[in-house]
This record gives sequence, structure tokens and C-alpha cells, in this order.
Amino acid sequence: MSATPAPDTADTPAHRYTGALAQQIEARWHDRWDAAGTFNTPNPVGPLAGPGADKPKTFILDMFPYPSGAGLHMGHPLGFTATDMYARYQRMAGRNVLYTMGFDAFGLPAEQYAVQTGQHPAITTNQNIDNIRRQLRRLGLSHDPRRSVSTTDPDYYRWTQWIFREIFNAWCDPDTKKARRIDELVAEFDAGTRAAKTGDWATMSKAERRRELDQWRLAYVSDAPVNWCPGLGTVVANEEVTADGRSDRGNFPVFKRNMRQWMMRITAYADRLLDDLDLLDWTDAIKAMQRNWIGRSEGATVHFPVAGHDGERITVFTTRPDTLFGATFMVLAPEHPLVDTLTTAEHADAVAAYRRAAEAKKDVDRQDENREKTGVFTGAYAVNPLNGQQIPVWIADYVLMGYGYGAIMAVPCGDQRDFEFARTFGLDIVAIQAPTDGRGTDCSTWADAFVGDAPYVNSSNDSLNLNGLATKAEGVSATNAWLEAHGHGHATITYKLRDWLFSRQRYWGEPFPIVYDADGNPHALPADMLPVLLPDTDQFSPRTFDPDDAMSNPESPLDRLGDWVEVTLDLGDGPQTYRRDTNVMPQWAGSCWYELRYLDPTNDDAFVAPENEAYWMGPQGTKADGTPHPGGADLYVGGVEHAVLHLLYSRFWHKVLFDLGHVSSVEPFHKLFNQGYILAAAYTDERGMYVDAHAVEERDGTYTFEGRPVTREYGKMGKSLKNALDPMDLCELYGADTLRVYLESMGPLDASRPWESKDVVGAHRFLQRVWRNIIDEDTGTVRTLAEEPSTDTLRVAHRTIAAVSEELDNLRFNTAIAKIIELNNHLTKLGGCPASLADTLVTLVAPFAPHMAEELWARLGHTDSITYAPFPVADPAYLVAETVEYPVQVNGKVRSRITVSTDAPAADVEAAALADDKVQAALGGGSPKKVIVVPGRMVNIVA
RNA sequence: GCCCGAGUGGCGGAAUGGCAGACGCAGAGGACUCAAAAUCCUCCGAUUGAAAGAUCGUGUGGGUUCGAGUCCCACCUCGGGCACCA
Repeated sequence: MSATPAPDTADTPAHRYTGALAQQIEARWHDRWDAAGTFNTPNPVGPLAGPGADKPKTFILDMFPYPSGAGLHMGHPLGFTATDMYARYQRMAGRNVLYTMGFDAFGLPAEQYAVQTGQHPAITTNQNIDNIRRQLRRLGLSHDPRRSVSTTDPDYYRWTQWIFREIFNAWCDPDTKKARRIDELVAEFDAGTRAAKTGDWATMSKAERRRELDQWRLAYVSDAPVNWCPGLGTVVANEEVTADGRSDRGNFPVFKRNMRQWMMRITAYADRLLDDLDLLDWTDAIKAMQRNWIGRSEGATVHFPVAGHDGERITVFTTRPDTLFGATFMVLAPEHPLVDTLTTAEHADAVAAYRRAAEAKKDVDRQDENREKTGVFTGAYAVNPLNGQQIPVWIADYVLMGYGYGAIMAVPCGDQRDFEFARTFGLDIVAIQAPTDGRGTDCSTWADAFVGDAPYVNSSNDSLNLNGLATKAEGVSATNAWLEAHGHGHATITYKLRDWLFSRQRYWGEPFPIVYDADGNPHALPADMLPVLLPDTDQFSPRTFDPDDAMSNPESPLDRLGDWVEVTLDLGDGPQTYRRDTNVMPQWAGSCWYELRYLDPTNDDAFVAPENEAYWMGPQGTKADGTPHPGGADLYVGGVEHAVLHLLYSRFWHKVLFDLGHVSSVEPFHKLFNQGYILAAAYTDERGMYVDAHAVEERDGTYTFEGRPVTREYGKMGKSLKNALDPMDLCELYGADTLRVYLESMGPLDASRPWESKDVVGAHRFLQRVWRNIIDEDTGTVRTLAEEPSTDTLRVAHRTIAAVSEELDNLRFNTAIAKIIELNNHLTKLGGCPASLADTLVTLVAPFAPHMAEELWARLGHTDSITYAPFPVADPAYLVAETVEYPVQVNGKVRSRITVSTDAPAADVEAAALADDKVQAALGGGSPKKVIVVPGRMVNIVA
């Protein structure tokens, strides 16, 4: 279903603002802006230094796009024009604005396309980037073109590799939780002020010392369980695995396998990533998602001795150490290493069978809806350290090896899962709290576990007595102190966050700046050997496997390039033969720091000069609420789908760079704004298949496709629902300015909104009226009104100025546009725009419809671009009227209106209200009990 | 199950605790026109009324308040995130 602008007819005035004229105007200004370098933004120092870098700054950032072959979809201009409007407004408000656009161009689609066509991904990637640059230009986005970067450019990924090298050469000091250089760790080992993990540093061999250091690095090779995806032929990060155990790209099964892979020690930053969320101006929803993903939980580590196994103990993590007296059994994950040791001969067969079943069930059948509790007894007994009771040890798959210690103490009276397990297998349930809901302490009568604060019972031994305490907080701290004092455990914090799996067995990504010596030790290449160029090949695909072949092994495309892999280098010990690392970095690597490269994109000496970083991203003192400003981009707009992956990874890298002294900002993105999706009607036929939405016809509320009825639904605009619209087609029809105004006026930026093609004409008509209020449609000459505007008109104009500034400051583009429409409608009623208000009207419109504004600005006689014209400032004198109309309520219902002078005291307003005939009638002769006068707003009389 | 959001005319949406429905679309009427389109003007929540007005009205039910779309409690529906996380 489509709508088109009114067709041009023979008597359409020659100079009407039609789609065709809009396009002429727009093309003209694109050329002029390019030729003049209008949006070039000066830096304080370096190649892009220039005058103006002493002004206050605003750094406005969009999530940069993947350069898909299909070009931009409608969601891109939604966010991009919003930031453009804000950028243009900020420039007119006198700020130095950094605003540009780069490309997140490594990744799977380009590689897969290359596999299909045999064309090198660099070629298609560059073609796609050129195409998207053309599209961005057509939308009139005021990017500084000199600052545009692509993650695939060797001049860019040189620094991605350089940062990797910095991370590799760093360790996280556990005392301060800050990254430090590995040299400082060596110095501490040498001085004996820090103990090595793997032995006595002083007596270690060179190779042993190297292995010790490798254990501390923030980027490290680990032989640990990773997510192996045979269907993609690569491993993927935890964050890239969906809840049902499949890859988010391609939807292939993912298997847990032990493999040697690169990891990033993001867990060392868990607390800071969590705590510093408080410094950020992000929505609570996104903060909650990050908190949830980090999954910090406070509790205790408790050791349970095993009966009959001297020295053997089961260690568990619990968030409720206060309920330890109620622990009546223990459960290990089926994969727990102690299972073999503990299982008695009598139970060995059952345990082995259960473990096999659990193994098979993994990943695929995991999302069992009914979640019946299963498990088997090992035959072993553990000893509750608090009361000496022997409790049975079971294994069950509801306990996960990957969290805590892979073992739990089960307190069935206070945990619903343990309760269900105990009921299923007839295990003891003992109350250790007197529930506050009156159910009593006989657990055999309970329907479920009791969770919450309640007085403790049955909770004492010789040296610890919880009975009488009534809150979890008191119980936990008393128990933790006891555990610590008696050597049975200690307070502990655990996280759901795992270290970040950083290597991929693909082609189209950044090579690692790492080589291995003859002993297999990794060495980071020195900075002057960067970049490690991605070698040329015509075999772009990794070996992929049957998606279900869990035991297959990855083969990276780079593995096949023997000439490239084998390399002779002098890394300080004379020329030696090394093997290059054949992994590439995940797509997230390039997007972890691109905002920093925008600041200084052509700097050859550093990824960003410190002066430029401090100017654009440095902390801005203390915020209004007293918290320190963390620095970072002033505005970051993008979709909510990156809430965990990109935003968590880039925060981590930024903090490492901060610790190592490379940046002054603590966080990369100070204010984050999540744009909504563009939804559009989609239609399914009787088989439930989507049909081309643009060919559906509506008649009297029913929809048909090729004569057959179809069902309408709404979904995210896109190819899969066959309801996508190309933003370029809209530019063709109406011009970019109309598309911009429509996109931003249809609702608040953070809301998803349904596209309605028939509504676009409203935005177009608005711009047409602005044009007509200034330009004669027949002659094309300026036709502003000579007479001075009335006070009434000036009031409307200045109220509009004040409101638009206010709305723009808060990114409320939809209401800002509505206010300008009101002003313009007022001028339309006057018969045109008074000459003395023309500049004001045009500058108000400029952030929204910049091409039309430039054109009108020029025709009004200005020779400079409107880009840096000052945004109008409201004259306070016109913001207050001489008289004000008060609604008068009687008992909360509006009964009348009175007009009094603006500065009338409340007593006069009250008197005027009471004197009003309609008010008197509503009062029915009675006298008011109370009169409330809200100055400037209203009067309410309580009768 | 848990954690976030959101429910307002025919539609998209607007409202620092203070006149609900700004602005736009659709719709109705009028002006202009030979006519149509475009443009301009007026109307446009429901019920009732000739009109003035009256009554009702922001998912449902309670509450706080002189006054609630807005704040509080409970519930319903939809959207998003997490999900046997100890």
C-alpha cells in the first residue's frame, strides 16, 4: 500500500515546493556543502587541527552500520536524522560538533557473499560502503567526511591490533582492580612483593616464567569449554549463543567443547562495569540488562567435608548462608570432577547412566518446558559444617557446572528448586524459619518453599545462634563471620559474566598480532610490525561441518596459507621461525573503540592524540546530582539489540585503555539513547506466508492480495516480512527533507512506530507551506510581508523559539516539529511570513529540513551557509502575556473561564472567579468552603 | 517464573499533579474553480440537546489529593530482556 504526493498538473505553479523541486535543491546543496567542507570539524591538535576547537564541544554518535549490500533500511535514517537534527541544532547554538559515520565492515555476510561469488570481500565491502556513503549524503546528514572510518581499513585495524597488544601486555591488579603493564608485574615478582601462582618466581626457568605471566594477562589463551558451532565452522562467544543453545547468526546448534582459544579477562572488570553504570545517562532498561548479564550475586563459599573421604570436601556457593542449618542434602552437577571419587560401587551404574543421559540432553533438549526434576544418589554423604549432620550427595542436571562451583547445598525449605527435588525423591525438608504467612513449621504440609525474611528456628550450634534473628541480612552476616572464624568458608561474590571468547576461525576479520615460538608460547608483535595485514587468498570459507557434528574441529581459512603462517622474525633473540596465529578477531573488536578513532582518524602516531581525546571525550567535572562525570560521547543513539554485546565489550576496552593511561574518559558513551524500530503492516495469505505488502489493496477495512483475502499484522520493517521500503525511494518521491520531517514527527525517538505511507504527505504539506510563506510559487521570488508583525504574532514566534529549544535539548523532535508547524500555520493565516520574521522561521526549520532552509536562507539574501547561523533566542518579553485566562473549577469541574491581568495577585483572581456568573450559578447560592488559586494556571473552588 | 517498558479519539501521537486529545493522517462542510485537483477557511472523543449546555470519558478495580492520563496498591493485556544462576 503506497501513497504518492499530489501529481504535478499543467497548472501546478512553476515554483511550488514539489518532490522534484526538493530534489533539485537538495542536490545543489550537497555539492555546495562538499565543495566548501561545511561540516569539517576542527581538532585541538594534529592533522585536523583548526580554528574553533576552543569552543565548547558536543560529540554526537550513531551506532555505525554494517555495510550491507542492500544499503540502508528505514531504521537507519530514523536514528541518523535524529542525531543530524541534534548536531545541526548544536552547531547553531555555537558548539563545536563532532559528527561523522564509519562502517563496521568485518563480518560474516561479506565473507559468505565472497564464498558464493568468489569475489574478495574487500571489493564488495568497499562497493557497499561507497553506496551507503551516497545514501547518507542524499539524506543530508552533516557528517565530517574526513573522519569516516572503516574497521576493515588496514590503517584502522592496525590500531585494533595495537589495542589488542596493549591488552595482551596488561594484567589486572586484584588489589585495585585496575589494569597495569605486565612489566610492573615482573618487577613485583622480582622484588618478591607479589607471589607467583605457579611456583617460586625466583627459581623458575625462562619458559616457566613466561607461562606464569601468561596466566595473568588480560588477553590469554585458554584450554577451556567454549561454544563450538560446527555449522559456522567457528567458535562463538557466550553472548552470541541464544537461550536454546544455538548461534545467533545462522541458528546452528552450539556445543560446549574444550578448545584452545583466545579469551579476554572481562570478568576482572565485572565490578567496575557494574558500578560505573551509575555514572551513565542510560535508560534503566539497558542498565538492567547489563546488570543482569554481569549477574553479580553476594553470598558465601562453604566447604562440606565428605564422610569417609579424609581431606575431600565439596565446595559450594550459596546466596543464603543463613539457611545452612536447613541444608539436608547436596547436589553436584553431573560433570562435577568429584563425582567419580565419591560415587560408591553400589550406585556407580546409575550415576554413569545419568551422566550419559545428561550429556546427551545438553544444549538441544535443554529448553524442556515441564522441567521435571531428575537426579540420582551417589551413595556418598557430606557433613553439614554447622551441625555435623550427614547429608546425602546427589547429582542432578538442574545444577550447572558453569556457575559457582558446580555444586550446591540444598535447602529445600527455603528454595523452590530444592523443595521440588526433595519432594520428588523423598528427601528431608526441615524448617529453619517460622514463616510469616501462618503455614507453620511442619514442612510436610507445605505446598512450596518459603522464601523471605522470617524469624529463624532450629538454627543454632555451640557457637552460633541465629534463633531470634528475623532478617536475612542479620542471618547472613552472623553465619559468614562464623564460617570464616572456623575455617569452613567465607563471604564470596560470584558473577554470571564469563570471560569473553575472542577468537574466530573465519577469514574476514582482524588477524591477531601474535606469533608462536617453537615451544608454542605466544609473542605479541612489536608496534612497529603492525598492521598484520590480512593475507590474500581465494579460499574465504572455514571448513564447515554437519551442524550436529559436535566432535569436529575448527579449521581456519588462514591455516591453509602456509607461506603466511610460517614467518622468520627478529623479536629480540635474533631471527627465528615463528608461526602466526591463524584466528581472526570477532566482529565486535572493531566496534569496541571506533568512537575514539573518529576523534583523530588520520593520526599515524597514536590511535588518538591525548589532547583530542580529552577535548572531545574528557570528563566534564561534576554532574548536577553530584556524581562525577565519566566523560565519553555526549550522545550515542542506536538500537537496543546491542544492549549487552557491543556496549559491554566497548566499555571493557575503554576501561583498560583508561587504566593504561591512553584515555582520560572512564566510560565511552555518557548518554545512550535507544531508538525504536520502524514497524510496518505485513500481510499473510491463507497458508500463513507473507505476501508483498506493497501490492496489498484495502477496501472498507479488508485487505486483498491478487484478489484473495489476506490478514494484516504489524512487524519490524524488513525483507522477511516483505514490507520493507527503501528510504531512497521516499527521497525520490518527496525529497529528503520531507522524509526527515516525517520520520522524526511520527512519534518519540525511543518508541517503535508503524510506518504509514499515507501520512508522509502531512510532512510534505508542512514544508510546502513554509516555502509558500516566503517564496512566491509563480515567480520564485521572495514574497515576505512588508508590514511589521503584530505583538500577537511576535508572542507566537517567541513562544515557538523557546519551546523548540527546550524540546530539542531533550531530543523530543516530534513535539519540536509540532511547535514549528503551529507557528507556520499562524503565519499562513496572516497570508505569509512578515519579512522581519523570515530569518527566524528559516533558522528554526534548519535543523529539520536543512536543504530547504539553506535555499530559503540564500534567497533571503544571505551569502553564508545557515549551518553556523545562530539559533534564535526567545525574547522573554514576548513569553508573558498581559492577561491570562484562568479556568475556574467548582469541585474539580471546569465551570467558567475568567481573564485577568498576568500580574494580578491571587486575592484578585479569587475575587474575579467568585464574581463570575456561571461560578455563582454552579455554587447555587452556597458559600465556598475553600478556594485554591494556582498562579498562572487555574482556580478551583470547593463548595 | 523473575526483571524492565507500555496501554489515551477511526489511526500515529500530545499533555512540570492543574482546561485530556497539541501536531499530523483520515473524515465532514465551506470558499476558489465551468469542473476537478491543489490551496485556503471551519468542524471533527462518546451520549444527549435546536442551541446554550449537561453527563460520561486516558486498560480494570481501589486509594491519596481541592484536583489524577500523571502519584500509591492490586489486577488484566501487549511488547522487550533473562530464565533450573544456587
